Amino acid sequence: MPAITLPDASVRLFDGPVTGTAVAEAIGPGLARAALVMKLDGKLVDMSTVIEHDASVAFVTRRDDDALEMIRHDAAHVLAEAVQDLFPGTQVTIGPSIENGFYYDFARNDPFTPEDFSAIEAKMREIITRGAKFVRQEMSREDAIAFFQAKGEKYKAQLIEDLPRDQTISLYSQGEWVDLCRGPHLRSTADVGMAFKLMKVAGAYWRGDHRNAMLSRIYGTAWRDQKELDAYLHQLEEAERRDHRRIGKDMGLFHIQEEAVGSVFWHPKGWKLYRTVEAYLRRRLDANGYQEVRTPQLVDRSLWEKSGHWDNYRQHMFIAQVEEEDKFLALKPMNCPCHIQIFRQGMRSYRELPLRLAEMGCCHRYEPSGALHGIMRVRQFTQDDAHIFCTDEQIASETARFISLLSQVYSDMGFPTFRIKFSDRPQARIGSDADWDKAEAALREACQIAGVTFELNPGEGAFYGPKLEFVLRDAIGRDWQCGTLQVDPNLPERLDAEYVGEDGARHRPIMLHRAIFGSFERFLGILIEQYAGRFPLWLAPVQAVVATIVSDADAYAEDVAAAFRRAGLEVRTDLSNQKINAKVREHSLAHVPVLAVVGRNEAANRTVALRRLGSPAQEILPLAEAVARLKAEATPPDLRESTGATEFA
RNA sequence: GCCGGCAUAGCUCAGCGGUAGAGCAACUGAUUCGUAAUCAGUAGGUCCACAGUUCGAUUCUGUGUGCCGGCACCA
Repeated sequence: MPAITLPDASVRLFDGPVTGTAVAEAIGPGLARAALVMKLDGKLVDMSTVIEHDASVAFVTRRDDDALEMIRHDAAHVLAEAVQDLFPGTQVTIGPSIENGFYYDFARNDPFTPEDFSAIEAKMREIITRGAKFVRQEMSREDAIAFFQAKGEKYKAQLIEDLPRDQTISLYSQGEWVDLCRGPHLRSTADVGMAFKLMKVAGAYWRGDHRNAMLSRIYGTAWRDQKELDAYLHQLEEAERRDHRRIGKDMGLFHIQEEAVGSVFWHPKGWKLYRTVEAYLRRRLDANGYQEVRTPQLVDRSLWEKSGHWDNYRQHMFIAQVEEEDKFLALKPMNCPCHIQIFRQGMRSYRELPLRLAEMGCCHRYEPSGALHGIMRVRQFTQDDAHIFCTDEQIASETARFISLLSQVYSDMGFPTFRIKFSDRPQARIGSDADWDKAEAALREACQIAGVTFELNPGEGAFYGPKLEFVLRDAIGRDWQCGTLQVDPNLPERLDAEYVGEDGARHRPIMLHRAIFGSFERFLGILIEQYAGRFPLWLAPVQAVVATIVSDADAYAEDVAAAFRRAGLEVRTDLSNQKINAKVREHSLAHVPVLAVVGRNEAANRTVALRRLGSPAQEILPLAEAVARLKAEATPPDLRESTGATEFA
């Protein structure tokens, strides 16, 4: 006699066990039509699930987010059926829903190509139109393995074998086609709807392990209705326009060419942007108790052997040799060992701690060819690196202080929000559990002091210590780790860094590796996408263009430009023989934030007509006032603060 | 590195087994014009590289390189 509590707190009684479908029907035919799946005591289950006991039930309709995820999951099943129907002999593996869509990994000798999509999509529509009900069936482990073995589905059989012993094995059929699946599912394939599209093919390793076979993955997107699908596709097109590679080319910021794969040629405008960002960061670091250093680019292999990098990362290092000498030098892949060399010069006292050594360190790493991506992942990059040498007790306060600095910098750069991942102890690690406890607790405490929350990234820490990763998202929704903070008791040990404590004895410092941007290249790539090239005035590589309407105003335009320049603005003149409409268009497309238009009127009155990027409005100001206003507006955020509010003691 | 796709003018792209075209940009000339494209003309190419098939390859095949999308990797 189940009593069913509905979301509005009303209770309905049933004579005996009842399915979700029957409950929905009892409530009303409208709900029965709309209910795709139900939440039984908070857990999503099929509508056909039989409710035996008192429970709370909520029905999920197409409007709910849960439904969207199910639509995608079911779309993956439909895709798999379509593929197996069209390409006999293809084995299925896994096919989950993901952000914005779904994918399915297939095992097949000939990988799929985008040319296969139209046939597959047509078959999917057929399956959806047919609308076969999803039917759940549970099987014993042995039966399920035998079932899939008999079908030649080796991957599925292996999946079941690797499931925990006590796990219920469930299969879902949609008409003739059956898949191993935990469920739940919509009522039938018809509920998937037609708002889906296959997007791309990709190789993917079985179980994400590069030693395994490569499968052929098909990605799709699926939505509640056509309108949502269209909106998503439109959004993708928009995102493409924000791509830093596109904008970098259009705005003439940088390029990369075959002779220097993975290394950036910064053009004047791009380098101006770089320098603006670098100067800003340097001021922030100076104000936060960092001391900047500079260390060698080429360092003898012996140091890398001592640090342990030679053994672990040798194949990712660029090695240099000269004929006269029988030695190997490595282009530094990181700055840490060099900073320790500076720490080791002379005798250090606990009084000097925490010692914060910063370097805009140019590093080289031989990244796998497939990892390279525009300027986001390159082989030569400059880290905004720093190492804080401190005591155990200082880890938490130094970390909190760092998070505060990083938050300020991200906010100034136009990223009010970012994600933090906390990577704790991995399986393979060094150091005692007590040390790990201490380091992890310090990071947690620091997050609490800084008032930030994090997602746990279990087991993903470095082998020597836990870390925080600060993640920003690019235009296409890809996440990139930018900032980082790692607790490292290991390298100081290996490279023999020590200080004299209050007790007069020698101690090992803890080393905090930390970066805010991670690499300038990556951060600038994300920055370009964040603003889609339309930078705020203080960051814009060309801040203003003075454009003339008639050539009579040429001399005055030069005066205006000179005045802007004196105020520290990066300005160009456009005296070309073109209509003002064309000039407006040209400089708008070039994302110049301020257009100062001068014609006969302005020349006669010593005024300028300012036009801001993206707005048709114009403001006519006396030259001196325009200069003062733009100068104030172009002031970097850290120089606007009236006092050193963010400085620490 | 692995799977798939792509590589033609500065850019975006057509095209074809008989050695190439458009738009924009560039350059020249005319136009002096009030807020997102003034008009006309000119010039611009080892069709990524190498090998093979062919009477003939930018086009077909193979290899290499680079790029793009994923996967793996990211000290």
